[in-house]
Amino acid sequence: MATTAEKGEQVRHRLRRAAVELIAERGWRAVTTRAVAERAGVGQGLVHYHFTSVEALLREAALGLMRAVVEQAAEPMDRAAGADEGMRLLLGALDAHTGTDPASLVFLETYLAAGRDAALGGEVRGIVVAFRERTTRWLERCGTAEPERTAAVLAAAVDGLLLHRGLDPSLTGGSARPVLERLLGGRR
Amino acid sequence: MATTAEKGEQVRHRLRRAAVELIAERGWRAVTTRAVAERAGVGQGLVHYHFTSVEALLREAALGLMRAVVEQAAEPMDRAAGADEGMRLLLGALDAHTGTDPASLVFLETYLAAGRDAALGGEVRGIVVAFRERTTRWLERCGTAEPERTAAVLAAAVDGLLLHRGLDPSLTGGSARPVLERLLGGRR
DNA sequence: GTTCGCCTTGGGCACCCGCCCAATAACGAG
DNA sequence: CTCGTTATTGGGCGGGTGCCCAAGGCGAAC
Repeated sequence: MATTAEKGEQVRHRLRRAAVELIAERGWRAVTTRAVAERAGVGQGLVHYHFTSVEALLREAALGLMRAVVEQAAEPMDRAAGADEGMRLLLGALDAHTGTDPASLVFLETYLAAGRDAALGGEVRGIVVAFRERTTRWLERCGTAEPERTAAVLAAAVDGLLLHRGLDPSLTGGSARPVLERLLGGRR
Repeated sequence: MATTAEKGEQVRHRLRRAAVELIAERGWRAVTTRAVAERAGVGQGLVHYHFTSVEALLREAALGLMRAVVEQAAEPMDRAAGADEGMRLLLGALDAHTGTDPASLVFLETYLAAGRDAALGGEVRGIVVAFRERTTRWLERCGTAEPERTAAVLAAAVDGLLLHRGLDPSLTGGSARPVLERLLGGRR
């Protein structure tokens, strides 16, 4: 059996996971303490015992997921040998998300929530900037012209594809690949 | 003085405008009848007299704004002589929005709300598809390779730039132009 | 076994929600 | 003018909200 401390962390983990699911299903502002608690299988009062507020739980859950997803997408890119392999890895990571799965929707919901909360905005901006800088270094290794601007447009295009894919599932990263590869075509 | 019918339409217009502002400020799910009514300068009960529900008001307000903004962006593009002029017009339309203005935020909020409401989703998809088809025809006139896929990526990139620009205002359409132009580089 | 401290529960409080509705005001038709 | 229609108001109802808190459970230390 797990110790008391382990059980506490396990409950926090289940609350974060329930929060992520509900952000995706109902939208950031429609997540309630009772719904999170019920989905996590705990009493409603536990939410405010483990987290200072619902907003704090949402922040922690969303940012944790975003950092994990970005790391999963960027880590292989860091090791990419060339432009082709990097693009293949990036689009593979994109196709791991359908635009309607919890991870995609939490990303988009959190972007918008960041505009209404300065503290959250700072955290989200940090995640996006860090991803853009990793992409920039990859593009520099590839010899792409204007690597910073290219990375910014590429990152925005990936999120935009996710956004549009939620409406039209036929728009996959794979089908977008021949077009996106043109973005890297410019050499210095 | 305006006639009765004109005053009624004027009130509906003010309610739609107030709804748009509040969607941008607070998010789709956090718009309340009382807040909309107060901002429009009318009693709270009028909202349910002129609209069947709050959700119906939000739908009508958001879709009306989206159709107007898309038309404003796409109409000059239809008359564009070549690739350069079309791209200039498209990015000019993009730079008319900062990513934090009501129009930008209503677009993004409505994309996400569309995923939670099938009827709204159909309307939004129609708007996006129509814009993509107009872009496709422009790209065909330019002789761009794979015009459909290019239009889909371009439309997604524009919305993605809007999304990222809300976090980082330095990311303008103007600065993205030299990169985005590469998307059109492929000829058949 | 006893005690202590963290975990957990569910009810309660004050507040806000969408929507309804009776009362009233404003206005156009005759 | 009168009258009927339309527009408008604000209070009320049932319900849901975040957060608090008194009460108890329960494992660990001794």
